[in-house]
Amino acid sequence: MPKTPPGQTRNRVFRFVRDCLLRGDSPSLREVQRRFGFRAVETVRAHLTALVEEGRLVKEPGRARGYRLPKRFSSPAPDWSTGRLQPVPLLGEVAAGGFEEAIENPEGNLPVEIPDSRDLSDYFALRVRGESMSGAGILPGDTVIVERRGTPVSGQIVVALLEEEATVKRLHLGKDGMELRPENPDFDTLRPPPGSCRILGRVVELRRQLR
Amino acid sequence: MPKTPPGQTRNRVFRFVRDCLLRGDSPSLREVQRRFGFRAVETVRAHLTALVEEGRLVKEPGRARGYRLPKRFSSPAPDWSTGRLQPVPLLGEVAAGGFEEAIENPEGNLPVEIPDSRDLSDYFALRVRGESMSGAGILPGDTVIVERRGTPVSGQIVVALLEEEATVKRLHLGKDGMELRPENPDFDTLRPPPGSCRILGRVVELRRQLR
DNA sequence: CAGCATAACAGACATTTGTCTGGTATGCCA
DNA sequence: TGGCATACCAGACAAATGTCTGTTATGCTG
Repeated sequence: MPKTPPGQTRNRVFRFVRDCLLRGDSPSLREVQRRFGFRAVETVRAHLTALVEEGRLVKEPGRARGYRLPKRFSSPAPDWSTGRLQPVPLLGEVAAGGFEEAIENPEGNLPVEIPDSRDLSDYFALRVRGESMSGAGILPGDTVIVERRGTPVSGQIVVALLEEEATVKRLHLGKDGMELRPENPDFDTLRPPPGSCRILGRVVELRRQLR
Repeated sequence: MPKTPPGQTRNRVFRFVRDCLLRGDSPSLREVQRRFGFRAVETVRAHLTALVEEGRLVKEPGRARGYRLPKRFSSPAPDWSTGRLQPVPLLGEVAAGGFEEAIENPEGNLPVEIPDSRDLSDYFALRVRGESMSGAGILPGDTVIVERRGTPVSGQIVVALLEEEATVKRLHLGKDGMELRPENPDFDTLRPPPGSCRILGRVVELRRQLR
């Protein structure tokens, strides 16, 4: 019965459970027990209930493997809208060939957090081609996550479908109609005639891999 | 005993379980049962074992709440390195105040895919402050995901700790020592004297919210 | 010292959860 | 018509997991 200084084992238990939970894998009492070589399950339970009382853990009662991290742990950031993590289909570059078909055959899925109020089918992702938005920090090869819903608002960065080709531009709605403005002086503003252009959605997130 | 067309219920069950798992919360058979109003647990088990056989789910045997998503699910795209989805701690901006303490008290966590060969503790995230890297498409407010491991390589974008302050710059190693080059003509290259600067890691991913 | 809190053990017990075996109904197809 | 597969139900059972009650030891403190 080796007795350790107060709080020391408790901390080690906490770190272990926390790491499990961050891996998305709630441990059972007996798993923790084995890990630390305790000879009684109750020892673990005492530690965990203590950790819950201290507010360092949260428990869903009446449920196997019910220990969780308190909310502040899993909420990504203050301004990040808390939502569900959902697999958003990545459609590739969607050049000529059809947008609708691409929806059916995505290249893969991206784990993206979307608000609770929205539906997964409102989102898709595209890879950016071309330099036309580099002034806005959107570079070729980046992936943009697009939300379909809502009326297009002037000033937003949108994905527009022009002659079976998807492009990322900043939308401007004026009295002369719609303008799609690049953010790069080497490119020209597009003024598509009414009916020839469809706004697929607005860009809500950008991701870039630098590996 | 309402019989549904083949595969239809199966798909609905799959989507439900998948969404649970993406939320990091493996459901029990009886939870799925209640959700769909089945009157037998076995019905659920039949569906789930079928889904495992189809390769759409994976199961850890001899374990409560042991259903998981197969790896490929979280691999977004061909060139995206296949890896686990892990909650990487977001440390905020890490200005003066200490880097080590920030590790212990993250602002939140970001779901990020990291290679199987790496450890979660090798990664952290930071919010970018300042315009010094805007030429590389890294803007203020962006979040960079940083990998600690490995020797710094010339030409990579890194996070450096200079006088208790973290900065993102492009690293250049020459015969005159280390240079930290901004990617914006308005800023000057830094040449920190040896010992006064620590490279925390290299930027492997960038995320930006535009909501 | 007595009193008290903490750390740990021991084992019984209850609940949750997964597994099994067998049955009913429906549609498809040779 | 008779298999045969699929969808589903029913209930028993076993394994995993959480809960409880009681005990021993250690250190601190008045």
